[in-house]
Amino acid sequence: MSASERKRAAITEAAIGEFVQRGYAGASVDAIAARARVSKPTVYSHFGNKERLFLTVIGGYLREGYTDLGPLADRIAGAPDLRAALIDFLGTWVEVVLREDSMTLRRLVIGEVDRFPQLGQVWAQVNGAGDEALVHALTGLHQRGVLEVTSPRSAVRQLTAMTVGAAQLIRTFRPAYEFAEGELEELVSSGVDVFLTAYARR
Amino acid sequence: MSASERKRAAITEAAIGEFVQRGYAGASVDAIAARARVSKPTVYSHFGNKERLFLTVIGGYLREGYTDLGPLADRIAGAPDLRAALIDFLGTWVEVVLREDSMTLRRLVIGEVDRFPQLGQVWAQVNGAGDEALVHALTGLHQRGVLEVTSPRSAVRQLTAMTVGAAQLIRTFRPAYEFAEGELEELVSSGVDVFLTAYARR
DNA sequence: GTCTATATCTCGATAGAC
DNA sequence: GTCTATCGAGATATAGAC
Repeated sequence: MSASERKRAAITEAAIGEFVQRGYAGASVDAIAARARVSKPTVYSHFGNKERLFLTVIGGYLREGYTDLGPLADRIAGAPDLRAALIDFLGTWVEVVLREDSMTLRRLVIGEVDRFPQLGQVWAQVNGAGDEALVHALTGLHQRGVLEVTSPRSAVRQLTAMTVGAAQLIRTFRPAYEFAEGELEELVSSGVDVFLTAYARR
Repeated sequence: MSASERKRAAITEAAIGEFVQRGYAGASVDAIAARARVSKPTVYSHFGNKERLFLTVIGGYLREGYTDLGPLADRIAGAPDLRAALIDFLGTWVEVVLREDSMTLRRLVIGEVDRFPQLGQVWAQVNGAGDEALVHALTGLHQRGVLEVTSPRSAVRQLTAMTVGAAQLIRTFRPAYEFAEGELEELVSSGVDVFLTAYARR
């Protein structure tokens, strides 16, 4: 890796830290340069201006920070205990999504989405991948007659809304909220139960 | 209303506009003063500093912008057609919450919640009132044996997550997303159906 | 490519007159 | 209470040397 590439990486890392911590307008290129231990013109020669720096760096971070839940989802369709498999899958999803750095990044993107709509698109795209894995699993379960899911996409949206979405909502507005012992598990499992009852083969 | 009170009101309105449009760090006291047609020292004499201006003005706006869904919710328990009543109630809720000014305010609060946690508390409190109305209705339905809802609070969270939450999530990251003809109605009614199937008296 | 140094501007906040 | 005028700090961005 060349010296220039190293500096670019250092700027990227520093910029993510500053933007996430202070937001777009609150972060300063001065502080980013200092944190990356480069001069300000180096930042500008690499990224042009503050807006492009923001979009490039946060957009890339969004894509790279994505956790592939596909392999986990593939185990759902053939699991001996469907309920347990769903709880396991959604429990992992919730855990990933509730991590503090996931949440602060999420808040940053939401807060800047009116000024940087492209970021929202990236988020929707990255997030949609998780849904896709579940849609695939549910389609299989329907074909095998385990469940009756005529609209997998709608069903997935409902299942994730009750579990991942509900948990995320709490921490979105209350970053310091501490879930009680077993509260998250209860939230996820009760959501799965509602889902399974509603979409059971009749 | 005294001249001073009029100015305070003008500052409040101008500040809301600037903060919502540009965020906390992006908004300037200069611009707020200009928009309110007062001088900067007038702003400071009324609100002390920028942080207090932000908290006072946005906090107040949150509380005042709250739509009381209680009366609508009271009609649910005694409705002849429970499904229709729920769809009506949640449809109204979704409509209120998807309005562009609700959404931009929501994005502002989320984006600033790490720096102003108190705002998140206010939001949670105001929003919780809507839930409370539904909890009350469901408790009544359970006692009368119409539904079997052992944990109304959990059930309400699931119902709202599938309907209000799901719709809101889409527009949170994609402000310009246009719902197709009937898409929202389908989203709400399918959520209500899942809920009713899962919590039907067995 | 990367630096030092700087141009230019706008920020939050205030002193002092009225 | 409200204004004009201004302070000092810190913002984005760049010129020019190496």
